[in-house]
Amino acid sequence: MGRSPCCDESGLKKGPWTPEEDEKLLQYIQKNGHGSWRTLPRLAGLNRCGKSCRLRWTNYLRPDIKRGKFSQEEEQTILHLHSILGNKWSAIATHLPGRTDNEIKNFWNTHLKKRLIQMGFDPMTHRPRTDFFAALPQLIALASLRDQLAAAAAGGDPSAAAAQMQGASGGADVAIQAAKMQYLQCLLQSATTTIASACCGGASAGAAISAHDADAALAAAAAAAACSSPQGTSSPGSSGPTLTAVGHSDGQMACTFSEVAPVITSDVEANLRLLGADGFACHGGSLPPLADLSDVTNPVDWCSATASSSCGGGASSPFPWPEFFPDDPFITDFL
DNA sequence: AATGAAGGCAACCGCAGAAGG
DNA sequence: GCCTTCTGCGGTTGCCTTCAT
Repeated sequence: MGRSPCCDESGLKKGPWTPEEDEKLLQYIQKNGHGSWRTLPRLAGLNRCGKSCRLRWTNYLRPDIKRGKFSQEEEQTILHLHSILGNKWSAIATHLPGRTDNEIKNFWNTHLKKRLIQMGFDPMTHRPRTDFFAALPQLIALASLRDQLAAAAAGGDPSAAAAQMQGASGGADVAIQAAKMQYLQCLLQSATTTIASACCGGASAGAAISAHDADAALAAAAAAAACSSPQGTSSPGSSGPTLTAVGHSDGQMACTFSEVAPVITSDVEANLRLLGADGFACHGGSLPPLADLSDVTNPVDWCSATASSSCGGGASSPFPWPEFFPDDPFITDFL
């Protein structure tokens, strides 16, 4: 493969660009266009390689570059596109006007990737991590929740104690209990099935662990419910991340999240279709419905409602970690 | 105020594929 | 069809800034 010597050439400047160099490059391209990048530096009077010039232009000097913080919408778009396209930064960048692939890549590596990991998702697959060490946070959260419920049960009315745990009014205790049960069920099922079929447990456990308290566990339960809820909007006062289902080419689902209501514009959706992403083909060419939290007070069977996609419903084994919790009445009670 | 750690970002490196001779 | 050149892309590095102690 013939690779141009480019930057290997001696005597060419490397490192940060000076304002003078920027000005020369800008002036030249505005006047002549970039043409051949290889010859550009010489013609523009720059002691740089063409590659360096191209990079500087595309990532910094281009007039249509949008700078500054990524908006929630952009963030959500990146998450969605990454869940479909993977590390195809240039492809993702084409759907974010004014953003460069480099900028998106940096934003992913410094922000979004970390957040996904924190929430218990594999940043590459956008699905819950189910290997043992990755599942440790889930196990710890589970144990913590078990202890709290056991303590509450020992002290009297479990539902009242549960309500106390998260500071909810008495009217919410049924929903809280249901959310817990649903959370546990999703958690366990997600670990049972293959990575491809899981959705809600990882994110929920990650959220719980990050906060180290019962409130977070409840938030996690709500998040789990949100992940698999068939419809609705965010529950009043819920401050946790909103999880969003994303179709995959294998017909399975993964979750993305946002701090606010998920925003996928019709433009983005249309562009996704243009991409011919397999994940959308399997959903009849449209985005799957966005998840929400609306019905926490009406605990339907969230997992089974989306059994084929979000929680790996229909899992052959009802119990994912028999070696860890043999005969634990707390676990069996929930299954 | 000083110092070390962590985060953020611009830039570089090397590979792969397209284009042209 | 093969070889060379060029461009584009993704991964990685290193510097600068901000934050915590």
